[in-house]
Amino acid sequence: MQHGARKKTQTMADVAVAAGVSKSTVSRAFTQPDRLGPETVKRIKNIARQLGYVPNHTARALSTGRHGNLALIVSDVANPFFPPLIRAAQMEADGSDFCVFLGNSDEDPRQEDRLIDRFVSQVEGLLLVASRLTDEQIVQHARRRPLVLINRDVPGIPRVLIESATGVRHAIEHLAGLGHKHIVYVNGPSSSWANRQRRNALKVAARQHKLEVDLVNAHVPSYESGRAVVPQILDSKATAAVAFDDLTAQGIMTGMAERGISIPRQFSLVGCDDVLGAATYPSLTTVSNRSDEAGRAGVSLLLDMLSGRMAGDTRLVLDTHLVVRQTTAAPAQEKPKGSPSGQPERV
Amino acid sequence: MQHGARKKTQTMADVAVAAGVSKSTVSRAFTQPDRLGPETVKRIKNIARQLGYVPNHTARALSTGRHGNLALIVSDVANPFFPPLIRAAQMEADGSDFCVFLGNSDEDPRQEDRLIDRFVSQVEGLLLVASRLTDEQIVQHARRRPLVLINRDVPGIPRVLIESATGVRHAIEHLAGLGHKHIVYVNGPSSSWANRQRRNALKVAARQHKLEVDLVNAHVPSYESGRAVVPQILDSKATAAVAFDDLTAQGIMTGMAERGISIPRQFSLVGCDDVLGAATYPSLTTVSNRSDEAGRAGVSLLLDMLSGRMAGDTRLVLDTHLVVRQTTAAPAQEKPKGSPSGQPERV
DNA sequence: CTATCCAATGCAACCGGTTGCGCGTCAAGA
DNA sequence: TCTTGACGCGCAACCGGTTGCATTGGATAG
Repeated sequence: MQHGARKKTQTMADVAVAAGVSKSTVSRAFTQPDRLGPETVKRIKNIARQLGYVPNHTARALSTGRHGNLALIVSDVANPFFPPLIRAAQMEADGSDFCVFLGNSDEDPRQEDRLIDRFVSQVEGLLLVASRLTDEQIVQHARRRPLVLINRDVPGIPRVLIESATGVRHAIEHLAGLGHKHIVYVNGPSSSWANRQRRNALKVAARQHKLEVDLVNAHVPSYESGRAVVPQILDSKATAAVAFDDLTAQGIMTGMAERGISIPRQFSLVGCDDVLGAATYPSLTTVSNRSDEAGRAGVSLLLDMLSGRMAGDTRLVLDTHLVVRQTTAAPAQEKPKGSPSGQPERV
Repeated sequence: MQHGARKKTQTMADVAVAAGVSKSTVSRAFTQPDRLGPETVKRIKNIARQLGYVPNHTARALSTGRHGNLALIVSDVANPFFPPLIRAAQMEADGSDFCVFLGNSDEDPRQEDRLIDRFVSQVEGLLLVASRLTDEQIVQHARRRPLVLINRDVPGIPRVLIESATGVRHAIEHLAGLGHKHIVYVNGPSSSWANRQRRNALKVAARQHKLEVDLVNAHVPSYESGRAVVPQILDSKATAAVAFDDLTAQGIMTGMAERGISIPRQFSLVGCDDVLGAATYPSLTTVSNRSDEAGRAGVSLLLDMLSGRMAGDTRLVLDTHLVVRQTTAAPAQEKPKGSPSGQPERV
């Protein structure tokens, strides 16, 4: 009450009156300036600015069907894999004057479905990252709205895939080159497309290089579970490990350190996704991640679908590579356990 | 074309015709069922279901002004401080059936302003986190829409503040108790409310405990800048440091390790925000962060403003505390440099 | 000088709901 | 039996833009 609150937002009609023209003219001044007199456009825009007029997207959407919004649904915002992707997607969308809704499915397919229903009537397109829905559900939704997938491979649906297989293959070559003969792969979530891809690539490459491979399961990709699987890793007698992701790898580093095992001197480790930068010590050898590019590309693809039409089966693959840092080295001569010098015993 | 595409979405009018009633009745069947005959409601809802009718949010929003959307604007999605906040905010909103727009200002006030303008016509309320706008701009926007601030203290605008001052104070007490006499504070961004707050709290507490304080500047809060300021920290001859945030602290840890300085044996370090969990090695002593609660509380506040009205000057403060882990200890007897035993020299 | 045409605008319907107001009906109170 | 009022529902205006079509005036062609 105090400030003489004029809360009324300015409408097109207000601008029209102030400019002495009709609503349609104001509308066209913004959407089809070339169909109007140049000075008229200028005058209207000036007045609009003075009045603090901001076009109402809701109204526009109602009559055009174009909302200028995208929905971005991820499984866990707090997982460091996603923020760069979200950021890139958001900025890419913004560049084309699109707003983005963010949804967090929390790894729950039902929640994901709910969110989509909730969003679908206010967006022009959906972007699903690492979706947990079934192929059928995805196809259903894709029927209603343009939809693109990231890290999920459903034939017929436009998708962008981060091909970490390449990087994993390089990791194996790298380890083999250093002289390792026996490694372990630490699994991520079994429902994860990325995990299946990585594990398979690893197995194939290991076979080629004649490496023995053991599998260990850290169902949740996190620091804690990485730390928890260290005993299993050690039991395997392997000299190196590839972890599903950097978080897991980081946990493993801690677990090793707690047992007095020096990385990379006594054990080599490679992560995946490069979400930690070089922020561990020693800095982690890992497979590069291009989630930001994936986000950008996904939005770009979606935008393409919205303007022109696209062939239904776009499949964009982003390659990765190995980032060699400081957690990999030649295996120790002796097994860590039998080391004669004053190495700390395992706890 | 193939599937005999009947893409026309069902409208309220369609349902009305099918049910032999008027649009208004259909509308009321969904929004005010008690004002209608019970069997009428049931019949209409059945028919609506059969037809696959889904209410159009855009149209509803246009006439009611209620969109069921919130805007959340942060300065950098990729900064680990934000994801938990975003996640919590998103879920809190979702619990009340609100969707959230995510905006990334990228530390740029103009971008932030642009985003707000872009969002404002499709949301019922704004949530600004660590806003870089001027007080005047914020007040302006608050006039147009319900608005709440997080980590920004503008009188008259509802806000939730993470009071890291408390935790910082405890950190000083902790360090003093361990016997430290001389510490350094590593600054974050000068425009940051949080940084000013932390520095001031630290100075006051240090004075009380008769600690000498040096300041060092790491303008950007990041791993790299932390690593870069290590020489300055060492030059100060201090025996401990408090860093603006965990990222900076992590960088410092690496920098120290590279110089053969052992933490906490030769140098104590405390971070801020606890964004890394216990994921460093040794695990980082830090000031707790409650960004998730802040996000939740912010949305909750906003929702309150939307339903009831609220007194304009809500100021919700979230306390923090010190999380003591493994990077703090009593200072070394000798200065690290003069250590007689076989300590590695600085590089 | 008149017929023609194009550029610049206005008119009004429409997008899909919501809602104040009014009308008819049936039951309870007088 | 007549009045009264609550209840159930329809009418039509409105939210704030967009857009096909009509209109007008001036420039150009004939």
